[in-house]
Amino acid sequence: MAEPPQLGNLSRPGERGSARSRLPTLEDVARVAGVSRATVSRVVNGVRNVDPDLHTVVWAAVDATGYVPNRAARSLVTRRAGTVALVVSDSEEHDDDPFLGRFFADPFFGRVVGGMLSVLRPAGVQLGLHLVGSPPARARLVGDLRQGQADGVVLLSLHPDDALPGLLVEAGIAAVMVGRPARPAPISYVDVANEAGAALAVGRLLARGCQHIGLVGGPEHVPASQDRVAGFRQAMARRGYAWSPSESGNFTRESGETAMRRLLAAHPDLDGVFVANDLMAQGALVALHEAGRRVPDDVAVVGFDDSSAAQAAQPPLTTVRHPLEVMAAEATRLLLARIEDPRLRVASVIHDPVLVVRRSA
Amino acid sequence: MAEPPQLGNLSRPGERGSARSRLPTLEDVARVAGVSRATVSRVVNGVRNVDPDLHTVVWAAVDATGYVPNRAARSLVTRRAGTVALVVSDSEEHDDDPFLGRFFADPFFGRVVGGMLSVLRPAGVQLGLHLVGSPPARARLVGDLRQGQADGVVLLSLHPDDALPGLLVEAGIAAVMVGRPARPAPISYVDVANEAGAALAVGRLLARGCQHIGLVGGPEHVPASQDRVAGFRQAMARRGYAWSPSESGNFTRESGETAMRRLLAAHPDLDGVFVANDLMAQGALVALHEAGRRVPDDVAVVGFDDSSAAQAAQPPLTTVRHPLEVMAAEATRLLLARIEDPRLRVASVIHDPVLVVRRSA
DNA sequence: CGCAGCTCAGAGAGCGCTTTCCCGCCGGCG
DNA sequence: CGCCGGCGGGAAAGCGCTCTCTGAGCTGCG
Repeated sequence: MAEPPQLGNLSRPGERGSARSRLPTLEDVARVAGVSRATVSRVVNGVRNVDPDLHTVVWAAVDATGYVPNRAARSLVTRRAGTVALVVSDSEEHDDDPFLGRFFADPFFGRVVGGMLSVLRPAGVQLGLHLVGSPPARARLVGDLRQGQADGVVLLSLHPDDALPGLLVEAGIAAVMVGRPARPAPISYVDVANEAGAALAVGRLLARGCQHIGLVGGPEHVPASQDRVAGFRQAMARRGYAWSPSESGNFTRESGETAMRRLLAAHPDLDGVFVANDLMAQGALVALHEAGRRVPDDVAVVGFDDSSAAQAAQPPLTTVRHPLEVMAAEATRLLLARIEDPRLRVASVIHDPVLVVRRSA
Repeated sequence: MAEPPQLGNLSRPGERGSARSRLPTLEDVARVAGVSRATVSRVVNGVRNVDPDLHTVVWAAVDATGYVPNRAARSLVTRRAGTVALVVSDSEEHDDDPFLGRFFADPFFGRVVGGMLSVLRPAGVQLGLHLVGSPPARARLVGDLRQGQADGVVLLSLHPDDALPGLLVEAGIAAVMVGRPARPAPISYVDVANEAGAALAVGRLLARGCQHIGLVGGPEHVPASQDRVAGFRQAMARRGYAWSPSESGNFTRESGETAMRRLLAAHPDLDGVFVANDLMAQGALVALHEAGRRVPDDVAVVGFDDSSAAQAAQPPLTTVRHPLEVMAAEATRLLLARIEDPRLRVASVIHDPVLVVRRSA
């Protein structure tokens, strides 16, 4: 403390970023403010009572020096990264780009990111992005996370039988899934009430006066698909329809087209169809057009997801929208809470979908 | 070194993640291997010659302990974060979610992420995501970056007159833009040859035999839009068409619909149109359908971007595809190189677009 | 045989921060 | 008036790592 404050020597906030000039540290701020490092730390972190006058002096010194805490140093001692990760997990090998392109090009991904950021930014937490495919990549990820890469994970698991949820739980890493886990696991998640969404669709078709309603389901082992199919059947049953014709696809446009064609061949009197996602519904539209059926006059179609495909379809699709941004935000909130208090119990939050009425039904 | 290796005391790799149990450190590995911390560090980082035997022993100890380097500690001393940031910058205030949803829902974003990851993952570098709107957010970002949040930035600037490129350069932060800066700045970037793309579109329309070709341009001050419009006019001029009817939109579907309607009203004899992006082209399709024009028989339409909207459109759009994933990957490579050697000169890489022929032209 | 010159491992000094421990001061109470 | 408790600030011990410096042991040449 022998040295006097030497403000003049320090580089001013924004200017002269000669890049490698040493950035101001706590020490510098302390010297300028004429206090100890510890005090500056306490003021900056707003911890414990500090003399109001000192408080002012310290903040002034922070401004004067343009001080920004060094994240690495802080993390090292607090054992907090100040970061959460969005992990996209698929069981397929996609170390080659094709997949990358395919999935990330789906707006689905962006909506999740948007929802997460809306919670993360106000909290001052960073968002890291990870993509894992092969099992070794999964193991590496868990290692990186345990070691403090991120404080927690929002997990987007695209494939049933994904081992990652289990691995994360086992490793004691805070994690929340978007979409329920395919295999039951003690992990928090947010999801959309898929059954309710299917019921909404059924309600719409029935309200239009449809008598012969068919179903195009999705892949058998995908939870979202299972729930939508189950919801459809239940809703139909409740309205007195014990059985409905159905076909299944794998959530792609082509598979939807094929399924619809088969459905139509077997049941020419169809006048309404619920398709488990928009992409397949778009394919269905093509098949219906080919078959000379007018939509919605001859056959009404309801999709699911309200993806961009729904708006783009001709005619635009009546579909079920999940509030993905809201769900991602909720997942992030759950995650932050769990990071704060790891003893919090595993929770699930189910959001209600809404029916978006366009022209196809 | 008095103590013998005590492997038994250390937790095994995957199991028993009682979370708060101290993770193995360099020290632990050193003890197990019977060498010094320094040696382990050298082996792990593959630096300098180390006795091959020791090498083996050390790696064995690493496996045995399940050691993973602590990133924070490493960053603290190396002054490297091992992270690059994808920064999405818009001049509008979007601290409210609507924008978030709108932009991130665009597949554009995901394709960039995919391209970046394809380079980043092999390099062992993390990807952080940042979104900045207001000027204070921009300043905060620069502070965070200078302080070492990330080693460099891939910048997606959505708005002309964005101050961020300048700020980054000034602060001496390694940065590469995807898409050329609206205002000239000493910053590296990758871009697509928009003019060439427009020429491709013109070529296609002319080859189909179109005689009366119109243009739906984008926002005036957006570089990509300027280049596409300029490219269109040049290509037309080169083919002898001194002037073409045109209208402008703002890159949204609705604006495309409106622009097309105006164009059609003023020039009913139109038989071809180049629309500066797919979203607007989709709108144009609606307007054409309304006006009773068949596409492509009466009017041929070419879009730009090859977004998911192009595939989804009815009929599917013939469009100009920029290799966005490739561009993002290239930007990332440029960035990593620049981080490695900051004296590298500012570079630009222009990629050629390709025409994707579908049904609309 | 001696010494310069090399290679390679270990000791130890930090990187910038948080946090515990301690100490000095003040007010209140016996 | 003396003692105790509480409050606010400083000193210093690390967090886990990298990297320089030191020194031991070897080779090769004079």
